Amino acid sequence: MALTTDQARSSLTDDAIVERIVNAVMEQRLRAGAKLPESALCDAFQCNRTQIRRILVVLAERGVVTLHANRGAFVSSPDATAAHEVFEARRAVERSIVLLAVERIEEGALEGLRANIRAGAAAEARGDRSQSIRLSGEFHLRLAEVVGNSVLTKFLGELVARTSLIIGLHGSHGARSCAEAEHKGLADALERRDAHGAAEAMEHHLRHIENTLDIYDGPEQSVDIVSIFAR
Amino acid sequence: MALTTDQARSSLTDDAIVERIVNAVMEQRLRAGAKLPESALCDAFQCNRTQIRRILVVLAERGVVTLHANRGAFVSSPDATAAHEVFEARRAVERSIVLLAVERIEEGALEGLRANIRAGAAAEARGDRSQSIRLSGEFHLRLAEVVGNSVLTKFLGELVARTSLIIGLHGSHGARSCAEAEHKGLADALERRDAHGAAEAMEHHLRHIENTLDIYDGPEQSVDIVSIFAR
DNA sequence: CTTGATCTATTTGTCAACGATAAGTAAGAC
DNA sequence: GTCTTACTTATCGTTGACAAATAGATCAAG
Repeated sequence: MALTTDQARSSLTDDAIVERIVNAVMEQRLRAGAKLPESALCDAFQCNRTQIRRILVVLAERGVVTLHANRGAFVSSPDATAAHEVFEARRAVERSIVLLAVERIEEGALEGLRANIRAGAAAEARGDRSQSIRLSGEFHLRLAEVVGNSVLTKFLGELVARTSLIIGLHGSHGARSCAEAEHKGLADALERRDAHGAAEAMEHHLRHIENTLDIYDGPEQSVDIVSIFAR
Repeated sequence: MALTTDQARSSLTDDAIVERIVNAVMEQRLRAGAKLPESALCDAFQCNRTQIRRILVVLAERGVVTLHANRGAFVSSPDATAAHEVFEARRAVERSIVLLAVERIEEGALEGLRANIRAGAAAEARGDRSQSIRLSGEFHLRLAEVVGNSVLTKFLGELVARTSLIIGLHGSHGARSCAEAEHKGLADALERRDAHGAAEAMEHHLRHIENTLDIYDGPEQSVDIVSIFAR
């Protein structure tokens, strides 16, 4: 299990560990359903259980992990309903972010977005899937930063992480290759300060991602026996 | 075997305690800046520090509480910038919620909203400030429930709590009396399934609230936690 | 071979004690 | 009178031990 990276990390803060775990989820090194034993996390981050347990509570609050009483923490495994809710919420939040970003974006940020697109295309070209995924998420988070609203940025951070999780669970590989083209269209609309165009581009981009997913409820979902035989 | 109050309290779940603290914040029984000592909370809810510390992490994650290392937990005291960010985020989220609700609302939910408005007007009429505040927040949460998206509902829950906090910190009392009229206009637009009208009504409502605020930074206060939660 | 029960071991959840930090208080110097 | 400094106290943060619960293994029976 790819929890460990190669640094000596004596005193990582809570935030730093949360970020690392979220990154691992977003890059799909940690997949939906993976168990996160406290002891393994303690080993991975060289810290004690108190800190890890606190971090797991934070991750659960963000919907990235799910806690089962007396069984421990697992990377969340959203069913079809939850997946659609996350995408719907993300469309809602990102639409607002784009509309605000159109008014506030400046040249430096725009160039940052374009650099991200180039890096994403390069990663895609050399088949570096995990980098490609990471950069794709980073594009949206950069855009959120443009708005300068920490609350919206926090919401989007949660949504991007959960979306990555869903893509990893239900995604087909082909869809990803379109991201850079659509990001480019978005950046162009932002440069023109075309609010309607940018909002539509975002909407289309997110619906496109969702539509390429094959969302079904996995085999290990617990079935409601009672409802099956209630008739 | 009759459960005593203490026994009943000792079995409160994390969520229940979180909800009670959030309610206390929303009803402004707990004001911005109030210190929340662990021992006082342990007394109030008859539980131990382990549980309370876990709950404080959740509340901090929701922005309702701020943790200062080695000093403890305080009800968040958002400055002007943070307050503006919360309102901006709330406008963004609520606009999306209204647009979805226009399409999905049904008669029962609409009647629930109208009942809330009546109850709010009654509370306002008899000068029951804390009920009035609670019902006003409940209106928006009911509306979110209509959409049936747990992610959006969670976001709005956080935003409503933080907004109440800000109103309690910076608010003038006069503004509140307009809420019922504006809620009624919103309900009417929803009934007509008038997407544009409902969105505009929500936007106006939220901007109206924000504009009546007079933002300044106040001092921390100490309060009697046990009496706030005694019931 | 499958089903069911029992036992063992691992992991989580809780608790109480200890150490660390910061706020509050009192004493002394200017 | 006030400012500084040292001390005291209260609260937070961490640790380690213990209790509780679950999952897995072993074994017996149909």
